Amino acid sequence: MVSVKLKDGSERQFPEGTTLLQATESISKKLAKESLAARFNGSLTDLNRPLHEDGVLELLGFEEQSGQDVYRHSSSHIMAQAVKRLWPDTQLAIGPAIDKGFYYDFDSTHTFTPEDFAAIEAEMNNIIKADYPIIRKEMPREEAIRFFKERGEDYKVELIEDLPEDALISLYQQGEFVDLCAGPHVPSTGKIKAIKLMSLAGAYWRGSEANAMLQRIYATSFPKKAQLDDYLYKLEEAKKRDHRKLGRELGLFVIVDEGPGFPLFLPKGMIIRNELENFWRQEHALAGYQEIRTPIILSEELWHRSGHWDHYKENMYFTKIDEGDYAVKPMSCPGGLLAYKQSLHSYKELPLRMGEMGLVHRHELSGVLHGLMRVRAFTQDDAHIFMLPEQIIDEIKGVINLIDRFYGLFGFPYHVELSTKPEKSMGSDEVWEVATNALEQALQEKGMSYKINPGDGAFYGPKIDFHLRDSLDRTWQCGTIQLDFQMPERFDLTYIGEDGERHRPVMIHRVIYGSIERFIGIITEHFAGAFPAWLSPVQVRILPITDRHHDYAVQVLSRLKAAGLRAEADLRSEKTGYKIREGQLQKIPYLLVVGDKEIEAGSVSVRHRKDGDLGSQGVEEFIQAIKQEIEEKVIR
RNA sequence: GCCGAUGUGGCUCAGUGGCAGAGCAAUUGAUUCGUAAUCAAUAGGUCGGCGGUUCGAAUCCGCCCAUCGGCUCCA
Repeated sequence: MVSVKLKDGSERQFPEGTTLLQATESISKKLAKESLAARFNGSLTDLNRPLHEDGVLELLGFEEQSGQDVYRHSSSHIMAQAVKRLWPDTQLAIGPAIDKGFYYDFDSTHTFTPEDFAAIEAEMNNIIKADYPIIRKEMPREEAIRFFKERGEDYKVELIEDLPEDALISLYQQGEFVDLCAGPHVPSTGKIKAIKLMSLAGAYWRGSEANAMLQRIYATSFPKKAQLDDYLYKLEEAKKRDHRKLGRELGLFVIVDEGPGFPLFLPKGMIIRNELENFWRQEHALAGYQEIRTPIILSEELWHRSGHWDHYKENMYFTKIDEGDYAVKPMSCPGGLLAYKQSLHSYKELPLRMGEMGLVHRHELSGVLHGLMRVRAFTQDDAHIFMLPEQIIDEIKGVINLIDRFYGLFGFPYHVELSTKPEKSMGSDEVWEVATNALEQALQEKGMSYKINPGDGAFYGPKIDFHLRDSLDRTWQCGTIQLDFQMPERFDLTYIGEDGERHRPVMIHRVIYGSIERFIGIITEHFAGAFPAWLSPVQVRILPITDRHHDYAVQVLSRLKAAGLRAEADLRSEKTGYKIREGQLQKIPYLLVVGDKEIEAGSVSVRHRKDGDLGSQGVEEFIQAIKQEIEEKVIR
């Protein structure tokens, strides 16, 4: 007999060889039905595993992340089995669970199309209905290689060959289908209920451009049909918030065929942009920054000096002026360094914080362009801080505070990643270590938790990246703080120290919005186009009920404008319901309905886009309320 | 850049070899209306571009461009 201790503290005896599933069934049929896998003595395992030793058992359902991963991973095997049945010459690559589903990469002479989805799903449902037990098998490395060679699964052979010499290889079998897999898996194919194939994509074998392009099928699965439907509904909702769609509908910005990757901002989009920049300038002045502007085109020689030529050339645009070679800037730092060098600096001036709304151009691969999120020309809210080595930690902490203030204002939660020295970089390992440690120390002193991204730093220094999470739970990299010992060296920056000698300053590159364009894309989706009043292109629209109310509407309008509000009046002879509908669709924060009653009382009838009809208010009363909402940058 | 899909009026889309369509938007007229769509009329497209097949191409073929979903890369 073996003894199994459960999570609730109870302990039970089972005959040796009883599987975890059988054991669970004897405890509770319901629990057994809901369990997908288990953690036994701390390690993930199949429910089909027989008991040979005492231990602590934790059952994993779909609610647990690891249970969900197992569920999706088993789903991917079912999809692979279905594909193999339909197109037997298909070779299997890998098929992991991902965030909201799973995928499988195939190499097949058949080119998959969305029309194949129904057939694959039908075959998957056959496999599910057959309820094949999913059986784990183990074999030595050599035998496993032979096994997959015989079956013509070259990718699997390559995977095994990369495993250690003495590795014990595990395989999982369901019906006629066998796959190399570490597991664990659900006990049988019948556990999987609601499946849906989502999309097709090309994907390089092992993620490298040098390798073959495989065909990837993305899919998802849930234990209940209702959960799948809910997921699909949310996806539809997310599509409605797509900034590309909202940008066009609300007249904010557009990307035309004539300018791929070069967004065009319309008047209403410019209002949002200008408000963001105004706020930025105000906050940066408070935080002790000065502002500069450096040229978009600078001599090619400068880019040799900065290291961009060696490390960033493929992303740059070049041009010729008269006989000289010039480059369009992909970053603002070299210009910032030139600005620093225009005068002699004393240690007393440092830290010197110089901000720049820098328009940069980068040649991005055509396939990566995506609305405002990924463009070829964008404005970085850049700043370069020149400082003494002993000021590093405080300056980094200052930037972190500033970033926190900005993101908090929009209601964005965020997480932080620390990126270390990449392969293609300048400077010695020692300098990189000093810089990386400084960033780490600042984060620790701020008590911030962070993830480390090895090899992801800029070519001149390590960085802290701020990834913000939007209302749809997606994350976007925006802010970054980069510590740089290289550029000051390359540009021979100096300051005069207390000792009267020249010394080398240290430099921080940092952005908060990241790129104004991307940030506008993110907030458009985050607010679903319903921007807080301070950012709304139109803050108030007045809706007179009939033509005889026009005079009053125009009077109210001029009072709103005099109060500095962005207001307009809808003087078309349409029904009130129609005007309201249009105002709502334009996501205008406040609609003011005015008719006989309002003229009589000298009031406006206030309708908020989210809260609906708020009843009647005096004009002055309304003006004060909305001005306060704007001033405090309330999200409503 | 690579894989796949898509491209028809301002927007959303129908039209699979035989006279380019609908709804919304726009314009004009009527309507004077109280919290999410009043009615009618009018106008608007060399069907992404170039070439080919055909008596005839939005439709079939080729190349190019752009977009979408991914991969790789990134603010």
